[in-house]
Amino acid sequence: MALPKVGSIGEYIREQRQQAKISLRQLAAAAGVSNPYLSQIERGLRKPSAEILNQIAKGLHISAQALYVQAGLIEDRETPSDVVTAIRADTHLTERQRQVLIDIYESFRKEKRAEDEQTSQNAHPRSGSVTDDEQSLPAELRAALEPYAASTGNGTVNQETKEG
Amino acid sequence: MALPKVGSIGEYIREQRQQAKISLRQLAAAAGVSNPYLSQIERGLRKPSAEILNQIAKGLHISAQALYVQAGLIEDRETPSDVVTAIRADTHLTERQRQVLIDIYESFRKEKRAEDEQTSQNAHPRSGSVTDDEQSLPAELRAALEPYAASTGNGTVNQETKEG
DNA sequence: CCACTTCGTTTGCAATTGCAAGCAGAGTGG
DNA sequence: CCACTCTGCTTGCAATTGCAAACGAAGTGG
Repeated sequence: MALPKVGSIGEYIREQRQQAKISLRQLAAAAGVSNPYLSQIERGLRKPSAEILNQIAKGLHISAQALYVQAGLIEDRETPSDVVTAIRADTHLTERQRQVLIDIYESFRKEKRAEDEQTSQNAHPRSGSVTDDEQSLPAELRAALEPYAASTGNGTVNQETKEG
Repeated sequence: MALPKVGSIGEYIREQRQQAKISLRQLAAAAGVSNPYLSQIERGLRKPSAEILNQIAKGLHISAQALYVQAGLIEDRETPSDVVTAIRADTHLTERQRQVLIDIYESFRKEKRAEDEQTSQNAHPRSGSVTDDEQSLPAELRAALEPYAASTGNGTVNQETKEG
């Protein structure tokens, strides 16, 4: 009754926060809201007001619009949610640059899908291996780059080692 | 603290309503909110939640974004570009991927600008030393990569680390 | 083992939202 | 003059937001 479908936005916030690898309290502090309230928001127990939403967006360094859309407070059509379309429509880019951007973008989406399956590795600070924290970025980019650097044509961007 | 400066949005709503030549009650009905509450909102005595704001926007047949901007709930930034907005709004990317994409994009824009001496209304206070004569794609991408591949200390990336 | 820290969560409670009902003023017209 | 209708505004009140404080769990270190 009191929570129709606020869950989606809570999940989204939590997802974004965990991807940013910051704790609930950290985000709460960055957003200027209380920790317990953020906890309740993330679990869909509370429906944050627009102000809170905006602050959380800032704390997450994401677009407030993204949050509003997730919360169903903005019609999707109002936001250019299509990255590829936006890139294609950008007149400041050369055609080549457009292609590169689109390719990298699509490569990212592919990796994101693959990465979503292994979201369980919660590491604690300064306790051991850093592994894929800082290495994944260049890897992702290099992978996306290859087809252009070598002009190979088609390259699958997967080199991860998951499950065994 | 008891009287927030929501006056601007109230004024804006009232303006829009009068421009549409409808009464307060009519708009209240169309928006699905109570008349007295709308009255208080218009006079800045109440701070409506995002939901109410959205409903009012619908009742006024105006963009919800316009209202959010008026309410200060969306940073009406310089509208960096549709591409950046789209990337920021993309819920399928991780934050890091977003940053990388935006970085690459801005790197492209930078190079394009250097190549194209067509500065119109831009004031980007950043010193780019990546002016390559060659326009080879790998070069461009490497430029965008450098902050990540080398070290994550110094990079002219868009960092909004303002503390309030 | 106990102090110390960090994590997310639960528990009251003040402050606020948002509404139903009612108030005051300005037209209309019988 | 009174009834009716429109305008916007004020008054209680239930429900909700949002926070301070405290709680259990899990890790670190003396």
